[in-house]
Amino acid sequence: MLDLKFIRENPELVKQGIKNKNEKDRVDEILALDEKRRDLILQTDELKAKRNTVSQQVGQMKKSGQDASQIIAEMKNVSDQIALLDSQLNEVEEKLEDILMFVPNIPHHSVPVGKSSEDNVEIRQWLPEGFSFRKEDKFSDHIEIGKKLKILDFERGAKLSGSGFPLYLGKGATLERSLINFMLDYHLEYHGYSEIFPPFLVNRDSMKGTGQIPKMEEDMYYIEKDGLFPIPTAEVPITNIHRNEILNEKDLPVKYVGYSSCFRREAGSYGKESKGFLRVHQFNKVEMVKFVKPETSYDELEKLVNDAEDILKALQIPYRILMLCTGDLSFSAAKCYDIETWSPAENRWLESSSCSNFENFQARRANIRFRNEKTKKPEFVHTLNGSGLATSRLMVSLLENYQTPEGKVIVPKVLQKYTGFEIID
RNA sequence: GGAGAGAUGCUAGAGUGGUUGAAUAGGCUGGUCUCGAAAACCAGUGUGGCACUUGUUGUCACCGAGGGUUCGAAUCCCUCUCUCUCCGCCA
Repeated sequence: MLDLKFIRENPELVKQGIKNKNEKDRVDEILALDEKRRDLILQTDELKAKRNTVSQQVGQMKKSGQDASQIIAEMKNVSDQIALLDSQLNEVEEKLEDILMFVPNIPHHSVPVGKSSEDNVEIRQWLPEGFSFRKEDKFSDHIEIGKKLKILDFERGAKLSGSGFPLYLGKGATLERSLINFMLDYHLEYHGYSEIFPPFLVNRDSMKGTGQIPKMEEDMYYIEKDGLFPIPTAEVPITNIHRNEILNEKDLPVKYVGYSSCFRREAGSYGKESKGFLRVHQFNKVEMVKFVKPETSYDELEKLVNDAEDILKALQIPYRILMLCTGDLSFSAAKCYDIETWSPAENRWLESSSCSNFENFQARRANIRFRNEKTKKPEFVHTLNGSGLATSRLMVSLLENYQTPEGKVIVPKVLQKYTGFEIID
């Protein structure tokens, strides 16, 4: 959520930011409601002040045995007025809140202005030693590989739950589990994160806190009976750990890493991207979340990307880093890098990670602050998160890049101590 | 699922419907004392909104959340959430 005061003081900046995100701008509406709100506050505060002093008088009069019925009758009038104005104020504030919850974060000035993913900017590529884009070679795609080696079964997954619910078998299941454990261990050992194992179902307040709701509610699974949402990413529970809390400045940055299954309805996005692992309703992801001081958040973003990259370097999987343009940024993000891994069979890059700085957008929604040691005052933290990484797309790149001409798959060296085998055949 | 108890500041814990934004103790911060420390003593110690003469300013709101009663609510009433205890069920 954006600061109302900031919108009031920088309406043009906010309008431009929203426009660059291809979102509808309701700033004028907000400003009008804000003005009305402040006017009502002025009126009610004055009346309440009057009520407070007079009510005290009544107490004293009664104590000394005087008759206060005259004043009480007058005050009843005042109270009725207060009630009326208060209900108007509530209405205005609710309306304002409703609109504000739909206002996106505005992009950082370093983000290139653009309309869609076409305008994203490639920052760098990393390729393993000896790697080449061998377009002429015949590569099996991950679906063929999975079927042939009996490690992935999308048909039976669909039987169990519907399309988009992958079923892993045998060494495929072991590989998936190993990948998750490897990534967690790596971030714990080399990057200084603390491990979290979060709940996979969260309440509405948590979903609001990180910004999935209300705007993206249609894309979320929802268990009506209990009012709970299966999480679309571990970002939601992990960021909300500190909802309504004030952290110590000396504890920052707080860095968490956690695994979760991720559940996404992907409403309305069926199409050519939907085969196999490319778009699924349930997948596994290791997520990094940071709570940091405002002045450090952009440095922390770079480090976050590096942390995710280290995993791919260790796995020897080719990738590239994109800086998303304003039009491709998500609702809550101010700046975001995507990491895409190479799929030789698809002959293109696949998004495997997304690392974002939300500045204080989520912190304001979720009321996550720290106490500034100099000023002694609480301030909003900046929150960041990044996938480190999602296994589904990564598994596509892994299987395809590590396939042998005989149709087997070699297990990346760093994973072998986790899997207990070196080859899938 | 059934029965009961509770939710107050950083913590513990008090609070006859009327200077209670909140006693008291502990903690924390600063000071006195000390070569230094401890002890003792003194002082300070919430958040948010709004206004303007932007101030050691004024005012409003906040005692789990939301409603209600009242001139006046931490205190009375209703609903919800959470925590704890006992019983049942259970990985």
